[in-house]
Amino acid sequence: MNRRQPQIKLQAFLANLPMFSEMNGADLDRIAAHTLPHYAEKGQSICQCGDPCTGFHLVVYGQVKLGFTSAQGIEKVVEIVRPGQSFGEALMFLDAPYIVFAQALSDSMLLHVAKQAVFDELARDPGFSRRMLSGLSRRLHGLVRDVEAYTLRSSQERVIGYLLAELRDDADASPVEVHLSAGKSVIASRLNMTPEHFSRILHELGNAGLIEIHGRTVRIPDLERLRGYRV
Amino acid sequence: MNRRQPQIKLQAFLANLPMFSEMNGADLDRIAAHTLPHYAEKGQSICQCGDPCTGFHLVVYGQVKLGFTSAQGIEKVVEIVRPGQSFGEALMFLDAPYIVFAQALSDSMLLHVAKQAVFDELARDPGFSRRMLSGLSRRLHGLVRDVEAYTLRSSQERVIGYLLAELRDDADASPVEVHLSAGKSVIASRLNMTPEHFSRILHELGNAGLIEIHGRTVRIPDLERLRGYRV
DNA sequence: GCGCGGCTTTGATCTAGGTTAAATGTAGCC
DNA sequence: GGCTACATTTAACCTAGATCAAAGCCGCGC
Repeated sequence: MNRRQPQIKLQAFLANLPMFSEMNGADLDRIAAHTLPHYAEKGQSICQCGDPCTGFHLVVYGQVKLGFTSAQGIEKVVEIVRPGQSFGEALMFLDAPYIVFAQALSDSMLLHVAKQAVFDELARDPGFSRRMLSGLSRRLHGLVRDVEAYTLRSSQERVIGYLLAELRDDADASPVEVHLSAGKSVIASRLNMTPEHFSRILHELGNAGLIEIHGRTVRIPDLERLRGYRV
Repeated sequence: MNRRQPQIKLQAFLANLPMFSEMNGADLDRIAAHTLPHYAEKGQSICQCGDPCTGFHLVVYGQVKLGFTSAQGIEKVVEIVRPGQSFGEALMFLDAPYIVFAQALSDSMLLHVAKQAVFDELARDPGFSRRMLSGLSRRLHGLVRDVEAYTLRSSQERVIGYLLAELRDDADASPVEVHLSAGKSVIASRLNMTPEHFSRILHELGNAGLIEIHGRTVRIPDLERLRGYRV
């Protein structure tokens, strides 16, 4: 109805992201002018390995998985991207094509922010550069943690780590429930194991009384006990 | 003898790095004023996991390994840093302590550039921000490639990949020699396998006629054949 | 309610790569 | 040269986790 409505919402959404926080109206207008919404249905591909990079992507709602496909067609999920998170920034600065694919895990809305808008803003606003550097650093840090987990931790430790990380801001009063936000096969791949093995580990932890599994909901009766569990 | 000599050399060294290229004399002076040389003998620790980050490190000569240590004391090398390369930038932007340790693999000289000098320069020079973003992006990209290798490639493929990557700018005229720049155990750890397994793979490749091993020198008679080798 | 197609679980079996241990090099260093 | 200390190799054996195959389960459309 009102043509300006989407435009206004767009800027309000951007303003709430760490990357664009502290920007004034004019700055946001410039970014918004180079931003395009993109709706993807569950299962739909957002970008493919090899595609050129023309900007970066923000998830507004829904869920997106990033991953690679091996020569034999095996798929490995590197990251599950949630609302408010973004991907593809690094590629903008490298002029390199995507090395991962992105696919919607559920019906999702994304925003595509054109490279040029970002570059212009970087040249104009040192604060924006700093936030961009922070964002990339956080990503890098997370990836190093992932490498540590893949190379130095057992599957069981990775599963426990995942469950504990999913709590985030939730209460730490001990009887907690974690809701698995994606299918178990996707989570298994993200943790670098087969769905079968993931299932077995979940049940082992269940038998040990550390968790209770009800479909996609995992109840943790005693957080500290799960934190300290070995073998 | 001449007190100014080291200062001048310092700026000349910095000016040759991608990160500081295109900087004018005054800019370089400001950076150099907050840069301290650091000499580390082979085996000496440069920083430990948990240390606070006060700036980033540049390798002038020598070689530095970055890695983590598991709770059981097992060590995993994440990266081997060579002259002209740097590490620890991301941590500056996160105000987080080191999650890896750094140790000299051979007698090395490093430079420590203080956080403040970087931050001042970022606020002053958008070009520097861009180069910093490129640098971090490159690092991120490399890590994603590593994750792909760790999760989707066999040990043998990782070894072949490593040998081919070590060629870099070297001639691609087919009889090539690669010199392993670090001990085999360090390289094995970098490739996420045991020294024993690394040794076995090298000999398998040798038996298949793909490489010839002479101590730390590996001769590759036919590059294309090594590139295309499977199982 | 019924049946179809995709997830998830379970069990049996297999294997890449790790572990252990001992032999063999090799590099400094007196 | 000969010694010591460490790096590398070799061989035998073992295990975490993958693969394969067959049920269950569960949500969804009709």
